[in-house]
Amino acid sequence: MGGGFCRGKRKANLVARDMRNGNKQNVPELADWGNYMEAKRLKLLDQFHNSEVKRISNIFEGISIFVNGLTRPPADELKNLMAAHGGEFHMYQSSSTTHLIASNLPNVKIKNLGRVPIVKPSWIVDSIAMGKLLDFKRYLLYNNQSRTQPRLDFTVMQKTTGSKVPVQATSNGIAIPHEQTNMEVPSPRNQDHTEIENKSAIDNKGKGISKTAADPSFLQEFYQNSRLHLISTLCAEYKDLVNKLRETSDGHFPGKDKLIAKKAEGPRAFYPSFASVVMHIDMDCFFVSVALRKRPDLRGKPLAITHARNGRLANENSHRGAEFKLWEHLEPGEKVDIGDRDSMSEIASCSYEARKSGVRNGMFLGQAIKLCPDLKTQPYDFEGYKEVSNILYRTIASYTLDIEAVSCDEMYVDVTKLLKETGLTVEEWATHIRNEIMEATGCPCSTGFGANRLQARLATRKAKPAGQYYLQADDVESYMTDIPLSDLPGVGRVTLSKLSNLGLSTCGDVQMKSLSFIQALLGKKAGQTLKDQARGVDSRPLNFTHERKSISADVNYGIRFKKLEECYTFLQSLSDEVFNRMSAVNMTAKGLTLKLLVRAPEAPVNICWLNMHVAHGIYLYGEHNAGRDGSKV
DNA sequence: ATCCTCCCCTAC
DNA sequence: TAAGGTAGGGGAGGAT
Ligand SMILES: Nc1ccn([C@H]2C[C@H](O)[C@@H](COP(=O)(O)OP(=O)(O)OP(=O)(O)O)O2)c(=O)n1
Ligand SMILES: [Mg+2]
Ligand SMILES: [Mg+2]
Repeated sequence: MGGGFCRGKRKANLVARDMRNGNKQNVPELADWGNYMEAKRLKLLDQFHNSEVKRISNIFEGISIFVNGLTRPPADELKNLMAAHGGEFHMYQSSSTTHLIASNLPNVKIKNLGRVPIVKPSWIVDSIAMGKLLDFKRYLLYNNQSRTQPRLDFTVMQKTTGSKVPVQATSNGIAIPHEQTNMEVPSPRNQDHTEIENKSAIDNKGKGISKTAADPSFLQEFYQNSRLHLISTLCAEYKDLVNKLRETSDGHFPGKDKLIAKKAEGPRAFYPSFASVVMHIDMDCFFVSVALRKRPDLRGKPLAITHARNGRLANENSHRGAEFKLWEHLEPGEKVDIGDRDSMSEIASCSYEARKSGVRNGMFLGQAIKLCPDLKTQPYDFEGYKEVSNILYRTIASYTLDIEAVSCDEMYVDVTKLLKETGLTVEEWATHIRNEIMEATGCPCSTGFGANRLQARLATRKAKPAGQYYLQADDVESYMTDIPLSDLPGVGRVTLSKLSNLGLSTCGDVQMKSLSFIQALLGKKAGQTLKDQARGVDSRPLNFTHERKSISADVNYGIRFKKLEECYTFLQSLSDEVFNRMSAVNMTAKGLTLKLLVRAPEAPVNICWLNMHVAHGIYLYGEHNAGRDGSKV
């Protein structure tokens, strides 16, 4: 990485990775990222850069600063300045801290800070310039009420020489506060395609070539077809919806009120005051169920939702098909295993009939058809998913807002109060709500109940499809022993293989092992969690409100740059995208990471991967696991 | 002791 | 025609 200002700092990264061995290497053409920022350094500071610190004065005697996050000048420089002028410097808060130095602090953090004054870094610089300690009160970052939260400023640069990355992230709101910045307002997300874009789409179609990321409309088109993008987006939306409904609630729940009225006479269930009941609710094979509303003739058949039409072979116009075709032309010695020419179209959701043959969500179509030759497919219906999700959430919200949104087809609900107030038994409530959702959406769902979220979730698994189950406290112990470890949330492919290598396959097996044994295998936290889970214990509360910590955009599909210019064009769209999402939720940020993966030398097609990630708060890193689990990157 | 960076892993 | 996104928990190992 070039550029001193970025160096070693949490600022911006551009990394290329050899996918085969995981080595990191710099990308020379792109490493000039930091030069722009470097040019902005104060001349005053240059003398300390890369040199031994000499004591110049004692004006900061007794002052101990804690630098939080990104500052201008950066922490490096402040450290040198403090040392040169008799002060103490820390990168984190300690008991000796007298001043907190920050250019930009997220609200979350401010709340957590004690009485230490938050001071702009210019206090240090100006004091040195004046040769005496100035009154820090004139440099407070926030003057009590009016906080002007500085922003990460995405300034879109003109593409000129091609020697600069066309996007900068700067955090410069303090020295020159700018409520209204000169940020370019990006065009709306669903804008009409321009003539040029349309033309290029037609050209691509005409040539039978799939669009690549070099195409300016690639990103929007990709998003319109990516089900993973859709469910990620919806997930964030529903978490937000719950937040908003809770904020604006008048405490009035029509669904609940109707239930109370209906139950006015008749026996009421008794609930001990201490017992809380958690409900987990999840749509059955969600995408499939939405499709079946319009295709009742396919009910009862093995069915999968996927982009590909029926067929085992990857279409040669698809990326996978093209990859295979290219591979065929290699010399025998050059060939690496890229698998059969099966369709690598992913199955988003499959019916329970298909599951009987071993088909699973997330499986490639080619593999699934081998397991289940009768498998039918149906296309996606993004609007349908939104409609059903919306009804699901609105329906539950008419009973209670003690909801933790998990995804577009799933949530946890604390129904303790609801059951008490309505006098319904768990069974009565479950039947009622499942019927209501079925009637309103035409789609079946299942519900599970327990004393905590884990128990509720395991109960849903048992209930599926189209069922309900209450895992009662007395039954938990015996219920858990036979539960496969793979059923536990948080136990995925890697964890499962670690466990099964040691002959552990059920919760009962884990119960017999010591805590330290499991922790040595999985790590401290994961080990403790698993030991608890194996007994049905889960102390994590439901989180009804949610604060997003980061925003990121990744594309790991169809990236085949031939020229650096194409890479810049795509970076431009990615940064526009991240910026749009940030402005949409009015989020400010402290930093930015940018990542690039390049193809493994032996990979048959030049595909690379890009990620852009912006975080609000402390952590900011984008990550992807491409290149492992057999994918060809 | 606590934080940071760079990951790995998981869920939907 | 395919569309391998996204957010968060957490660990290893180094810095402070
Ligand atoms: N690898 C995956 C997993 C899920 N989904 C989408 C399609 C699913 O229909 C939806 C909900 O995921 P679930 O895990 O709830 O799975 P289903 O609803 O399909 O089935 P189940 O009845 O097991 O809940 O998310 C996906 O696109 N890709
Ligand atoms: Mg589901
Ligand atoms: Mg689900």
